[in-house]
Amino acid sequence: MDRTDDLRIDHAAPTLRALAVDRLRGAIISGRFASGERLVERALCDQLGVSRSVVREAIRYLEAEGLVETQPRSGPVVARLSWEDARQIYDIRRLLEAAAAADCARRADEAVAERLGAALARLIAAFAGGEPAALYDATTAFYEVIFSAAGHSIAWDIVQRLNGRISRLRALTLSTTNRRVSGPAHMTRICEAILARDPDAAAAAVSDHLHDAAEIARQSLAPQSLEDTQ
Amino acid sequence: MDRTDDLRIDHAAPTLRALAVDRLRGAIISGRFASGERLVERALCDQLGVSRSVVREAIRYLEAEGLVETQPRSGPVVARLSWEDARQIYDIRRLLEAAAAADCARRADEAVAERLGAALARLIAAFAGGEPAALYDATTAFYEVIFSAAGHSIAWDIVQRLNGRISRLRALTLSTTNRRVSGPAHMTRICEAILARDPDAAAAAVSDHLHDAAEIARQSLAPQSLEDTQ
DNA sequence: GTTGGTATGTTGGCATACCAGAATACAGTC
DNA sequence: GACTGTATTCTGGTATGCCAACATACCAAC
Repeated sequence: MDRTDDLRIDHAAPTLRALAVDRLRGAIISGRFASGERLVERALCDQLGVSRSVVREAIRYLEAEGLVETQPRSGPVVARLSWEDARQIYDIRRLLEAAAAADCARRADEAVAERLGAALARLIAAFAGGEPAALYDATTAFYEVIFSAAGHSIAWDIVQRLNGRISRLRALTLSTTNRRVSGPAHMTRICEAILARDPDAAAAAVSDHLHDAAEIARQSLAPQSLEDTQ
Repeated sequence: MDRTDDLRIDHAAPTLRALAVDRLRGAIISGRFASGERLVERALCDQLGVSRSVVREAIRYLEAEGLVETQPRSGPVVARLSWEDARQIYDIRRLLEAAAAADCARRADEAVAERLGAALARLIAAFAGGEPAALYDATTAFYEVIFSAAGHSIAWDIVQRLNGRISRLRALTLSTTNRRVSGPAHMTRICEAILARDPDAAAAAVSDHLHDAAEIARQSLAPQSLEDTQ
């Protein structure tokens, strides 16, 4: 029994549906579809080159993810984001990420330290480079190391989903010069606390970081109310 | 403009899809479909009396909710729950519910106090009654008051979704005699802390409560490993 | 010119049809 | 009787078709 496991071929066979979900999610998160924009099914069929069944199922999935909302009569729309929602999301992230950092600090071993160091290096390089997409990815990768090392896989799923919903805000805050200065400092502080195996310090560092991020988001969102509630 | 708002008819028109999602979710949460059981689409069509399109879209939605997982070759099955997953879920609930209770305590006014008291009364009655479904609902209603008063609507969504995933465990723990004794005491303590406007005490009370619940769940799940990972 | 009515187009909700892969049953062969 | 190859069935993936509701445009009548 064990011997066969080695040569099992796991025939991944990505379905069109899965591909469509990824594409659509990417398009929404990257801002290619504006907030509140209607997602006309037949148009998406043309753009994706698949049938309506596939598009509709993908939309249902993204709807449950909170990236798409279906209005009673007029069909699916890219979800809008109120500042109130964003505030709540930052609060939740703060709880989950602080807890993950603390557990990561508790459980960190040499391998984790190495991975975390590498992620931090990439992150700092991305901050210096100034490429938004790279910075976004590097930040994600950094946190993924933390959640993974902490063993918080479900919390990571939740955080990723929440991040999708505030992706436009994240892109905004990540590109803020204010953030470009404080970002690496924050991240370095988080990393150091974890490597020092200090759970409380790690949690505090993460919490402070997110507090700042939320504040930047608020300043850029609240004034002109970019995305109002309706 | 304002005058017309009064007589706007909001034509809810529940779609078959929405109904199907609710039905399926209920069937899974209530345990009518066993964990790991295959969800054969055509069979569901017969049972629900709708077409495959509707069933499939409903399944996609529940898949994103984490209640259903689609295996690469053989289609959708009711999601399995490992103790590791359950443990993480209890941890997350602890964070979110403690935070909600704390904010609820900060913001509690007379109206909240009244609603909370009513919910607690129902809950205690349900504990006494011993009807599992009623107890489940009353517990949900109690927490809904807390999250609603705290203004944590998104966290509430997340908690509800997580609760769906551990619904079988919740049913188990709620019906445990051990819980029947300590449950009302815990809930009363939570309620009192909130009414006393003591955020820290409220958070601690919720945290303790969930710690116990998780422990009961562990004891009932870990020994025989009811739902293994694969 | 405004108003009421009709025709047309757009679009989502739902149902059905077709196909291919996998599993199972079955039959033939040694 | 065990094994192998084939036929059948099951089932999910995908595409397409139909319909009703809503929106828009156009038209006629006053």
